[in-house]
Amino acid sequence: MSATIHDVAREADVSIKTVSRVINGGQGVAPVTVRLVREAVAALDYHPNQFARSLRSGASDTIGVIVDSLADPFSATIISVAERRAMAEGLDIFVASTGADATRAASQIARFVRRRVRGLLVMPYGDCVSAVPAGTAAVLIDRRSGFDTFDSVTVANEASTRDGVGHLLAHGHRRVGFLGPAPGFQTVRGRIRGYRRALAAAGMVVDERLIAAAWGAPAAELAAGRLLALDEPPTAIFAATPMAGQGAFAAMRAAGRTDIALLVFGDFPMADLLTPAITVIDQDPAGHAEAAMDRLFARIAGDDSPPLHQVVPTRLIVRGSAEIAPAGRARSRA
Amino acid sequence: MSATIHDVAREADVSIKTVSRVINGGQGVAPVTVRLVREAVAALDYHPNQFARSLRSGASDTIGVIVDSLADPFSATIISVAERRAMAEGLDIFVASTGADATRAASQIARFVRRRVRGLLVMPYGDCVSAVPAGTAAVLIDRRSGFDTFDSVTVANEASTRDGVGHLLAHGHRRVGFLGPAPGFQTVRGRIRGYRRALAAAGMVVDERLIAAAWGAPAAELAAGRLLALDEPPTAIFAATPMAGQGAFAAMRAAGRTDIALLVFGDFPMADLLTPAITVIDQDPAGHAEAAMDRLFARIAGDDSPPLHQVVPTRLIVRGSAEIAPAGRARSRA
DNA sequence: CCGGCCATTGACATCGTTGTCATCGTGGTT
DNA sequence: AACCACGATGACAACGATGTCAATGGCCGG
Repeated sequence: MSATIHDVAREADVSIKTVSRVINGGQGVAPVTVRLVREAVAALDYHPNQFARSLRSGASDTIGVIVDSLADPFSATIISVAERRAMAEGLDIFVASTGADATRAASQIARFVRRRVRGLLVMPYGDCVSAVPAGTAAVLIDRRSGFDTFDSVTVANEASTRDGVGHLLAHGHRRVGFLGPAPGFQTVRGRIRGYRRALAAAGMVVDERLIAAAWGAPAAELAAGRLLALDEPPTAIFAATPMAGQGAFAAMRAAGRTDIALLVFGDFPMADLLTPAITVIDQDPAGHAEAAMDRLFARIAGDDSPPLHQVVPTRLIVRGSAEIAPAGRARSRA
Repeated sequence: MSATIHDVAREADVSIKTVSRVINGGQGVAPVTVRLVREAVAALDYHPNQFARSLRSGASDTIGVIVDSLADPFSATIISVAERRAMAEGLDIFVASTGADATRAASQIARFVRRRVRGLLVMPYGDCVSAVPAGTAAVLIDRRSGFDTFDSVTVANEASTRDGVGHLLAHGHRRVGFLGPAPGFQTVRGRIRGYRRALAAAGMVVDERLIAAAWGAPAAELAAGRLLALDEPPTAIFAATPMAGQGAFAAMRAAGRTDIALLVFGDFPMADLLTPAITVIDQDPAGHAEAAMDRLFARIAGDDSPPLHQVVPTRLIVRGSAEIAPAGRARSRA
């Protein structure tokens, strides 16, 4: 099929070892020989067999990226950045998704480890991170899942949410709903804490009926609908994820309610084109990925300093939906 | 590091060849021996070294997916489906993006071929497909780029667009703008042809000023703005891609025009939540990917029938934006 | 003129696996 | 009783690369 090092050696009339030397930098080879070998390589369009190399060296020219879902815009952005960065280093990338399944997440990690990837970029689900052997370069992204042994790049979920909910309170809202996935996700737990803290800071009591959990846009829409149907419905909704935000928006639209404020954690395509345009807390996924790849390449290069936990700043993007004042006067709580 | 076949052989007190036989189906091995080996495999958590296997066999347990952009929702859906299908077969997937660069596309393909992927799922750009050696399993998706030698899964761009523009005409529009990427993309050329055919079928002359080319949402917005600023502006816009649709929508919004109809080729997230909700021609990306993976696995399994060119049906999803009637009476053309 | 050093090069083993072929023992056949 | 067929197993080479170590030859210093 394709040319091997033996073919090149024959063509250049040298030994395979000399060819090997030239390919790997050409140290200790006479300039003339180097040129001969280079010409033979070009003439035969020789490319070293990666399998043989990897078998010998125990490493491969790949990195693995593991995310919740390959179809999610946040993950897609991360993969896109990872690919660009990896290509610049001559690495190819494997991708895998975990779904909401810690066992599957762990087995995806294990498979990539067996493939001897140079490094792993992982959006961890559950305790799958324990499947990463110590010594393997890995960076956690978006979530840490309680693991301190690997570098991580996350956002300040609690503080960002506290500030976001504070933003709603500052516009006069006193009944703020919280809509998000079930608190199985570490990020969601942080966001709920932030929500509670914002209310507490304003001297308010949390009404547990205003906290709704639902995964996926259709479920979120139903859950949001139930919030709106409460006796004392919220005048503003904090959506913990874009998916929840989409559900909340759809529910408000379906109920014909244009008077409810909405703030979404995580920017999403089209958010600026909706009516009203959606105010969001931007997580800067590309920034996440860049920072994570920086760390990953550093680890691959041998950096063995203690794990670094980077927190990338969020940014409130004011577009209108969260700046709607509560209808009428604020009601008092029961 | 991890256990090898030698370790298993020692543990089970048999030769490595016997272990190999058991791993690969266990034909011609005494049942007792099979059990012994299986136990040793389990005890040592042995997994065959893929590099050694691939070196020996010249094939790997991977498939490659190559798309324009990893961040695009259409591509992301395809990758997501490909991963699910590949995982079911025990294959891992490499991803790569081409950008709008035929050379890069070709080199991505060449890299994956050198990695001996079992098969390739390619959204081709330019004539990169010629980088696929004959005999390599490959399926083209979304575009054929003029290649008949590989299976393909596409939509009927010309007919779908013709019908879509016909839909606008049926609502009384006589000046319909066409906004899309430059006709470098084969799909775009087909869509322009469909546009022209729809107008011709209605006995209308094509006004070339109504055809605008722009790549990316910001450029599309500018181009759409120019369309709206014409002396005789269009009363409806056909956007050849979601990105163009987004630009057109933004331009209409910016110009305060709620009287212009909009039809977009390709469904996109949030389309149903915009005001008005956007009528689209759905390409069914998941259906594309499923059909393409069916073909790919068939080819991998050895199917060597002539190339199959599948056309997945599109579906007009009526949501409102394309059903806006032209303001006032139709003007006559100059 | 000889010994030794250095630059250059090559022979060979090795990574972990599978294909080829040989070997071994057993039971049935003549 | 000798032979053969066959099921089960193992020794060994090969896949294509790189690390180890030795060999070669020229040049310099003594």
